Amino acid sequence: MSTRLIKGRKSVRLAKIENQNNRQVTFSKRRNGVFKKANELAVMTGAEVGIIVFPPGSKPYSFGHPNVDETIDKYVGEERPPSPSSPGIDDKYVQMFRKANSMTLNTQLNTLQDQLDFALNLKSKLKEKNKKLESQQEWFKGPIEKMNYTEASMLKEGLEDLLLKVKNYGTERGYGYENGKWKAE
Amino acid sequence: MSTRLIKGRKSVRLAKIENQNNRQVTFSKRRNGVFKKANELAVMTGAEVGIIVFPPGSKPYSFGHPNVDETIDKYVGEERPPSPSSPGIDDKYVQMFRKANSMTLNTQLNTLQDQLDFALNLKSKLKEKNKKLESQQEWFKGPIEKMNYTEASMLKEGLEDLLLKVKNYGTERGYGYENGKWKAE
DNA sequence: GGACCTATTTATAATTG
DNA sequence: TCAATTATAAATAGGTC
Repeated sequence: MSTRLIKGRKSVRLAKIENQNNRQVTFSKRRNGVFKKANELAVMTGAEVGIIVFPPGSKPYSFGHPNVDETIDKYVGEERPPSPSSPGIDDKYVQMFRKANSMTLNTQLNTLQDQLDFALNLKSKLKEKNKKLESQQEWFKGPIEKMNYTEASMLKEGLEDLLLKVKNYGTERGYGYENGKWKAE
Repeated sequence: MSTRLIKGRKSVRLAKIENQNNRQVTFSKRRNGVFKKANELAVMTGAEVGIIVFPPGSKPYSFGHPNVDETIDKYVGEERPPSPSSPGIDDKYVQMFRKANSMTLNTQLNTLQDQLDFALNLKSKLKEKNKKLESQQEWFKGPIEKMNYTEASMLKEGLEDLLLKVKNYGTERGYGYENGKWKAE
């Protein structure tokens, strides 16, 4: 702490980071940065935001706002084809996928399929979690009470960070609550 | 210019912006900010990123990296069920949607459906555009040549901004090239 | 491997043209 | 309604522990 060395950030050129370790660190930092920005965008403007990030050769991370039902109805249009819609929807997507599969941009579509796949799985998991607990308040009250050292920094920014973590709760390799602390990966 | 008034930014509280105009302005700025950050994340770390943003009561904006086929294969796993996969895929998604439709978190799922719907449409449109032109180089060479005042600021950041715009090309209400200039909405 | 620390670079809220 | 400006708040690269 006596010998003050160069810290501070350097300007960054938009190019792939070669050093594997730096790349990994940057990925974590910036992924969180993007999610935080997205959260702010959603909260401040009332927009709905979904993000999926696939790190090379690994399970995806995701972010979504809202994860809480309430705010959705405003713009989703609560007037939906009441109940006969179910079969129609199936056909619609079957056809779209069929058409998609016949196209030349296969890799791109494979990717899309992976993303849809993941998104659907995410929602499934979320639903399971929600079903297990009586209410949403209950749902993340548990983890909050167990928080130790994180508590301080959590309150520092308000619920901002917490919400970010809660929203990543369903993610495969995302945030999780383990051994008394929140872990990012 | 004589009376210097307070410009600079103020600190921001994480809350919905009440003033409609400010909210709209902030939405545009921050949406671009999030997309730019996402683009940097993707380029610098080699990750694949997809974002969908639904402004209240309007068509979605999206961002995706890569939109160009090449870089995908690395992590999508080029080993896919060669061709008999088509029907299997259909069934898979049909079942997932069927199951999804029977759950209680209906609004949330409706939203998801909207997002998937949009994502699929996006890809379809992209494919159409690509088919019309011989190559991708050709594809965005046109718009580039027509650029007027934007040219300068575009080159200022390198191709960064351009790529951002190109990636939003398929978006419903996203960027578009009209009357000699790029418009954001 | 993660939390924390700083020097800087970036993003952006407010305001002007 | 937008692009440009500017003052500041935030994000973050590189380092430490």
